[in-house]
Amino acid sequence: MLDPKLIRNELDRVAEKMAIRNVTLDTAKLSELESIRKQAQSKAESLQAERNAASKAIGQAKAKGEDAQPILDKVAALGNELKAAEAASSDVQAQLAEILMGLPNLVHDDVPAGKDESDNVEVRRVGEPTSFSFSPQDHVDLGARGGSLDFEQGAKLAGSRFAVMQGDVARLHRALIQFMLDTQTQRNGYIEVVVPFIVNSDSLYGTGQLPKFAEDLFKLNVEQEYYLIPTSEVPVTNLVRDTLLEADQLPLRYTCHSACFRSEAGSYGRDTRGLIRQHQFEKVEMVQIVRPEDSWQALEDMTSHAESILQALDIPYRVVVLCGGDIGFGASKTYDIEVWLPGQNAYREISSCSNCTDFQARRMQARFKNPDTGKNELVHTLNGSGLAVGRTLIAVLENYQQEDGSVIIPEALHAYFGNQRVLLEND
RNA sequence: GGAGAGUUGGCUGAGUGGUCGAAAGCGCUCCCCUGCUAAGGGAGUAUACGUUAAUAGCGUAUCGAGGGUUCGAAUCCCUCACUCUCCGCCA
Repeated sequence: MLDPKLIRNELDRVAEKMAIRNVTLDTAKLSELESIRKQAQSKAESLQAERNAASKAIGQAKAKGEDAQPILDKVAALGNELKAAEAASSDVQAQLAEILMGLPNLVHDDVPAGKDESDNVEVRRVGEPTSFSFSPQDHVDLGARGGSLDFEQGAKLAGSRFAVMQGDVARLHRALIQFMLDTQTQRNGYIEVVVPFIVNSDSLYGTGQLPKFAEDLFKLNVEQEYYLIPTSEVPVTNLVRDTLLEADQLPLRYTCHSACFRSEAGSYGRDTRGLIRQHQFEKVEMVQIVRPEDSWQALEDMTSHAESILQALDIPYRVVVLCGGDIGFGASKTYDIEVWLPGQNAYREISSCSNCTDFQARRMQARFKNPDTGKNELVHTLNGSGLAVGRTLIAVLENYQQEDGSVIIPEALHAYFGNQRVLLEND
């Protein structure tokens, strides 16, 4: 959520920033609502003040044994007017809150304008696309060996966009999770957490998935309002919801392995082949809670932490900064890391690292005591994938494949495979 | 799932219709005193929102959440959430 004061005082600047996201702000309607709000709230509050004063006077009169009836008569007349004023005030405030909750974060000055992912700007490229002396297969064909990666079984058990892994592929999947968690905790300074994969709606409002993106979520059909998490960003970031942190607790760096569940409504026909886009996938997430002045450096650091996984695995990738049309709702600036997939002959997203500034913190009321100002201030929150496990598995299979369809195990993963050095050796 | 007890400020905890945004203690901050030191004395110490140049005043709201009764609710009523104890079930 944006600072309501920003809407009041710098409406034009907010509108300019929204334009970079291709979001049109109805400034005329907003300023009209705002002036109604001001008037309605003042009126309701002054009537409340009047009632409170009268009530106090009644109490005092009764305590002294005086007749309180004249004041009672007077305050009775206030009743309906007060009720109406309160209703009007809360009505207009609800309208403003609804608009505000639907507005995305302000983008950073670095964010380029653009309409979709084709306008994202490449920042750097690490490694060269893997070259092969033969025609490389994609992960679906590679994984078909021995039913190691089985989409028919997934469809039988659940439906489309589900998969079953077994044998070497299942083990590679597990090894990648271990490797990522070990790297983030031992090398990059994150604390590992295990959190619920089901959350309530408060948590989803906190990180911004609700109210706007309900259709992307799996909602449980039970009495309580429960949702499957679309990413562990939701539970992990919400660890600091409604919390007042001490300055010396910051920065907090969490990493978390979880399953992620996405309905993928609106993605019909996209990435229907293979493991790229599934209803359920696993991810190792990074979340940082930092002081506001540190968040931009933290974004650079976190992006490099995600990159460190691909560097260790020695898989080529590039980093892009997302344009206004592609950046997520809560983010002020986002770097996507795109990994080279020989099977698609393209770079594909494997991580997304975002600085959400105070956008989520305001929704969550996540604050810290700033010793410099003596005030309680909103923290900044960041999140990034470190990395998406399924897509990393695709990248390993496709980049490390050999002509006979087997796959060499990257050196960084040897510790998780005993003496084994090759996957999918036997047809 | 059954029965019972709870949810108050950074913490402990009092408060069952009216000067209660809330006693007391602890903690913390500042000041004072003191060569006997896990000492003493004093003052201060919730948050959000509105108004405002203001972190000055003033106002509003908040005692788990939401609703109700009342001129007035931490206190009474209803619904919900969560915590604890015992029983049952269970990975």
